[in-house]
Amino acid sequence: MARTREFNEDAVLRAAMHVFRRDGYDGASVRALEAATGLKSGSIYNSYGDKQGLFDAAIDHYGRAVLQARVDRHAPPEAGLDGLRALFVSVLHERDGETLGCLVTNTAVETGGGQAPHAAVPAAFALLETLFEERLRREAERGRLAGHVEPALAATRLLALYQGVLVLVRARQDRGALARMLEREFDDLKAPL
Amino acid sequence: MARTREFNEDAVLRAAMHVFRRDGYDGASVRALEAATGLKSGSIYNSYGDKQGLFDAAIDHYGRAVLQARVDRHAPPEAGLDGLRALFVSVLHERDGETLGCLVTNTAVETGGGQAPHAAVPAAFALLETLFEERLRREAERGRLAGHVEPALAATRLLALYQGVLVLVRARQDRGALARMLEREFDDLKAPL
DNA sequence: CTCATTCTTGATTGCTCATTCTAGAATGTA
DNA sequence: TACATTCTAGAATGAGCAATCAAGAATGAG
Repeated sequence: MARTREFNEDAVLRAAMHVFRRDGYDGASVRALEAATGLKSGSIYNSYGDKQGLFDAAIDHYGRAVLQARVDRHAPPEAGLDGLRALFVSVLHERDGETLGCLVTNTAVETGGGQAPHAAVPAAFALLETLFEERLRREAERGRLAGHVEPALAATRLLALYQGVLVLVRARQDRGALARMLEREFDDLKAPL
Repeated sequence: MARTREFNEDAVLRAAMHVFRRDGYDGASVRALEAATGLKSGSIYNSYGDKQGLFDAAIDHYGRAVLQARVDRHAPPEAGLDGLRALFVSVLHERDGETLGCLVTNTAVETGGGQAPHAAVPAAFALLETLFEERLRREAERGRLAGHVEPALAATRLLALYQGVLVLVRARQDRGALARMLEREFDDLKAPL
């Protein structure tokens, strides 16, 4: 019947996501999105409706292909506290010179002033907080968690700490100091041997 | 010789700061700044050179009139850990419905992608981290700090936690849970009685 | 009181933006 | 091959933006 869509959707979303992480929603011009994705504006509007539609698809892609993938890779259920630590440390490793931070964190801050936050933001926060709490409870059951740690409160604290690290990374704060801080943080969560 | 400037600079900067906190640098239009400050665009350009000049003045004002004032009020040197706790809790109390967050945090995230961060950002981070470390050392000398706490690492952790709380507040995360988390955090820093 | 100086005002300028639209190219089916 | 359909291309549109400018109002030193 008709001509088939030519572009690779994953590659397009990955490229768009990159631009939105770097420049923010407002700062990302459709021309920059064209250049990054290889699509012409006509195709972008044809495929995603408008710039917001492309952003929605990109932040959804971020949740699945970056955030969830990072969790699965570094912090699967059996990896315990070391897995959580690896998850935190992984956000310190961005490609050279890049300070993209996290699309969710950046979006929370950029669009937090007036309107309600983008739905992906509380969703991602809940995903992380639930993950932290579940892993902490699991460790507690196995006697690997320091006695004074209460999983629900510690999960909220880890969520805030995670967002804070992403702010500091975005502003080029010294990553070595952040890495040492995280090492200590997770040592303190562990039950003494 | 000549006519004197008529407007109250503090009031102008306070109003401009409010707009920049709410809408970000890009999101704040000169028209919105006119409406908030009561100045006409000609006066803004005459007084501050350009929008960036007004922003520079506003973030400087923020550092002195909001951040430093908040520190002096809640966490003077003799106030110890309870002072630091009060400082953290104070960022949870914004006027009704407002989710302005912190101009420094918001700026760090908004302008962190490509160019170097605004000079006020690392300056404010250093101010806070130094403050935290100094207060922790002071408490340690008085035997009021839990034994396992290392002031330099804990100061970095508190800086990240502070930024993270400001991200979560900006995205309307539940403030009660954040308050409980902070209570516990500072309890854990205290030496057991 | 005078007038040089500086401030205020608001229309204007030129630019960039998101979005639309038209024309044409590519595709798969029949 | 011919056609119906969908994609691509890029010029065009209109709105909103930061910044400029010219004209007039206010000021205070002399």
